[in-house]
Amino acid sequence: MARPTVNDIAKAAGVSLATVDRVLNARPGVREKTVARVNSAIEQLGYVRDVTAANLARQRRYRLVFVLPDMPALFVRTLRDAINEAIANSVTERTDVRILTFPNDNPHALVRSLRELGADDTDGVAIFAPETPHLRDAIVRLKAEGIPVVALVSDLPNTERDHFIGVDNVAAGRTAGFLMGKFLGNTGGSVMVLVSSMQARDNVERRLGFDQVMAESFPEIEVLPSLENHDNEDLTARVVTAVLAERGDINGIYSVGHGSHALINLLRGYGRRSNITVIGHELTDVTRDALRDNLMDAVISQNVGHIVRSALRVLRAKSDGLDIVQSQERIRIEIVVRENLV
Amino acid sequence: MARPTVNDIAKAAGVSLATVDRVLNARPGVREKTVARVNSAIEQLGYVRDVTAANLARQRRYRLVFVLPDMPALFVRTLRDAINEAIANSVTERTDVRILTFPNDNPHALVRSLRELGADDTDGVAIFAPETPHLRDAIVRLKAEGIPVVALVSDLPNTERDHFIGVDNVAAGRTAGFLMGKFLGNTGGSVMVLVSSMQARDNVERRLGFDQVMAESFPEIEVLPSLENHDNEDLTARVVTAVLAERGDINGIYSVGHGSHALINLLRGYGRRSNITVIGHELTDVTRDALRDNLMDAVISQNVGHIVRSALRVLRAKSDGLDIVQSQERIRIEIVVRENLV
DNA sequence: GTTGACATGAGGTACGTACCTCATTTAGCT
DNA sequence: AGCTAAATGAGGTACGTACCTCATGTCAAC
Repeated sequence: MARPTVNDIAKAAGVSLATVDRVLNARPGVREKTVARVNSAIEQLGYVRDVTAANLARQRRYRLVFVLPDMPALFVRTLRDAINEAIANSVTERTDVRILTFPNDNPHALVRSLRELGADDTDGVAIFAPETPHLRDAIVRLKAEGIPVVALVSDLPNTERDHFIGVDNVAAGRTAGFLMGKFLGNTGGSVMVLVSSMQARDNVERRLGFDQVMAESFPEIEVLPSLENHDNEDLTARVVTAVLAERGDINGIYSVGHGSHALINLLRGYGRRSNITVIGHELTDVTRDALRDNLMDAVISQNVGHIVRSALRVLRAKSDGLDIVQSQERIRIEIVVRENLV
Repeated sequence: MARPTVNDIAKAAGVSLATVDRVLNARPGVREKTVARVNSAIEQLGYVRDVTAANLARQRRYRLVFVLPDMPALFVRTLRDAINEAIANSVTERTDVRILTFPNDNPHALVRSLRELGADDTDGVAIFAPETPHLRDAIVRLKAEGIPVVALVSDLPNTERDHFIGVDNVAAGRTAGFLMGKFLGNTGGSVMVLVSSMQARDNVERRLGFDQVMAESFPEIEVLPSLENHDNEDLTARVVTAVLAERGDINGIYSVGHGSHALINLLRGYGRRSNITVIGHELTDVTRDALRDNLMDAVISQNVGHIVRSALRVLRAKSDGLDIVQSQERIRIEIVVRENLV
């Protein structure tokens, strides 16, 4: 019943504690045959290293780094807040967390920051950034140093990142499309689509999923081409006003980007337009208020708290070469409406 | 930067390690003045006990118990599966978890089980059961022995439970109502409501929230009186068929109970009825398939994995007299539709 | 000023693991 | 068989805490 210890392994394998230790920590000087004997004892007894005792002994601290863009979108601030909260609660967890910020749209600055990180310095990196060739190289370098890397929020599928922590953005877009179609019913009309930037992979994926569902299940609704607003208030006001004036049949707005504050400020100026269904992404102070005030009908979101905690767990596990509990690390696509706001 | 240790406290307070230890572990034999001095040193240095080292030293195991009803509803099985998964992953966490099952609708058996639990035996109890006077007494006894108790899924607000882990069921019902209203649009018609049992607090609360929203926001839709089905297939088939035949204007069904398998089996027999919007609670294998097959439009759910992990964290923390991270322990009301399934 | 009760200090062992040194054994080679 | 290099063993200290014993200090009441 009691957990077996290294001493039990030593006894079972008929070797000394020192040899077991050498095997466990991959130190040299053990014959392959002996390694096999120890490993089979480990397996037979179901030995699992007591990570807490090990960390105590080796004075282990996990030095983890979050890399975030310096974007105007409120979502990034929400993410940053979640990280800071995690830092505040991390005293007990032998974890030192740093946040590295890079100017948005400056991949060179990002890469320069990443160059500073070495194995002597950091035990894991979580990156929220667009995929560029430079970033790919930087990640190759980090991995070469043995530093675990996870992608945050927006995947970096063509890099050597160990793990992606975030939602499937195609599915998130599909979810938005499903709700848009259901909320509009079979009234026809058309839907305006606002994106932050067509450079951002997550924006593109969401738009893709949205279009899939609208075409499959709600063909009577016309979906307009994407309007890029770069999270800029003036631009948003101009574009949205113009399109609304031009087309009288718009009864839905889908805001694809990281933050919908520009759109919401505009809508708030109009007062409640109960005849237009508004669906966006990411729960922030702004979208929360918008739901509450009936300016938005639904927000598709990902829980930043989960994302951050998951990133910490995954990086620690990877750093120790341990497995992760898949089901615990899956970030869900959350649907938030007025009634299930926190 | 480095975390202060008991030795630092001893030095700072000008006492010996033994005295610090006596203070920290509330052992007798220290003058109040000295206790104060030690405590102020603890505060000044921001000392936080290294729980992992402490647990190692005292050979601590957390012996936790889940108490579940033996109900036909699939949700309970889903919850049990989540607990078993947590058990499988708990090897590393110095936690021994037991599951106690009591026959549903037999509060005496429940109380008898709880009587077996003592402080020598268990460090925390998580209970999913209806609130009865007997249960209240049993919880008083557990608390008197110093055993932390949390309520699971369905709250026990009039007991001395330390914490409730689950969703606000009124809000869950409101969420169901909101979606029902939005999905139906302004087409009028009426909604059938199926409950497992009007004895179950969570069922009653959900129904309450549902009615609130329907009355406030969708008055043109008629909501019919609750039909109790006790999760029984035959009964469900008879009642639902009868009501559908009797009233031709039903375009929505709200399934309030813990499991909707009886309803779904019936609907599956009908083939897809695209003209009726079906909303229910709890994501299980059955409701998952129903969403996928377009037999249901939305499921309001609570993540059983989160519930179980939260229960474990909270009980461990309470058992150590530690604070909990509120934001991490909040169980969200999840909305699941076809497109954001897992 | 002696006694006794209480407060405090000094120092030990233990938890399970990491990591070190030094002695000893073993295997592989000539 | 003798040699060498590699493999293994024995035993130590450390991490931060718990918990134990025994000695010594202090203070107040007599």
